Amino acid sequence: MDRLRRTRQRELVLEVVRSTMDHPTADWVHRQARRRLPRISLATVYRNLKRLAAEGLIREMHAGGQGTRFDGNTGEHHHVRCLGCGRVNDLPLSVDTRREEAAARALNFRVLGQQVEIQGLCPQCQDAADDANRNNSRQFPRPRPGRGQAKEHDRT
Amino acid sequence: MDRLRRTRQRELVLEVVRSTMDHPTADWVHRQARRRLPRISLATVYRNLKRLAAEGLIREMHAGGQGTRFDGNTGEHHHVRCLGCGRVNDLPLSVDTRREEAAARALNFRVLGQQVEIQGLCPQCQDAADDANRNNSRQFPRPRPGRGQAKEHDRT
DNA sequence: ATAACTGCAAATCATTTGCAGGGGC
DNA sequence: GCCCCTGCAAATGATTTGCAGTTAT
Repeated sequence: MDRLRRTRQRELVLEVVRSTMDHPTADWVHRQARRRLPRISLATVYRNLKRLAAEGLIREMHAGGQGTRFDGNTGEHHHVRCLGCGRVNDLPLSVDTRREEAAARALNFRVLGQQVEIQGLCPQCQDAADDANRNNSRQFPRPRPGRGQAKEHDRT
Repeated sequence: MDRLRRTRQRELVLEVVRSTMDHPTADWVHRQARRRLPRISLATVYRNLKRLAAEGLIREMHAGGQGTRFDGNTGEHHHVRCLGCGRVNDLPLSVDTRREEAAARALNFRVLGQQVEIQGLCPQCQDAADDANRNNSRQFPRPRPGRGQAKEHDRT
């Protein structure tokens, strides 16, 4: 692997990802980074996010929808995701997955990690869903992971 | 929601997804479907996969890489994913996530579901990784979820 | 009859890449 | 000075959509 160089943009990207408990998308990181370095390009943000993840300084997360998200917390932990707006929060508890790992070994897998995600509706999306169901008949029926998420609430 | 109509292509898509324990991508479903209905379009496959998922007849899965995958098994169960080739297998065991769900409720989330995925290397990818590390120095270092998965082994 | 559904091609959207110049070390 | 890194624009690849012609009910 090439030697990692400390550039203004790389340090900024890392700082932005680490600055929040949310799990930002590349686009969000780009918007934040721009406030301090207006000429930073989205491509650079992507390249740095990928490189930082490869170096183990941040984590890439998939699941739940269209965009990849990044996590500044590299420790073992799990997540809650809002199926309404896509927001992801940390869950500090650990899960016992010994049985899963045993099963995986039975399939001859070499176990390297795990991922636990609880899915639901955040308070704001519960309100939206309830409102919709009250007025109309069913604006927010059986929400499920995947396509068609609403725009995420703004983060500070 | 519009009334669901039984068309040749919709029934075929459902049948293909249910025909395997693997967790196929839209593209794979399309290739299989074509063997019986050569003129079926990829767009139709996508529309049907989405609709079938909305109806709860199949499940959409994200996580671990670029493509969305679909699961004909709608029961509560978890997965093992090979980080080398991207293949996903079922894990029949259940996990106790009560503490996680409690934590989510403490954040005022309305809990709707969960997802547990064990990540590792399947037997074939272990061999590939070991070979690579034996010959060269490090073809398969710190495999991690995300980008750059190898092509999946062919399925029957 | 009529609303769903289909194939096809064009359109989107997130992410990646080629290239020429710039900047860490 | 060397090579990694950057911005920009064009390229990709997965998924979606507009449209006009079917087809299920």
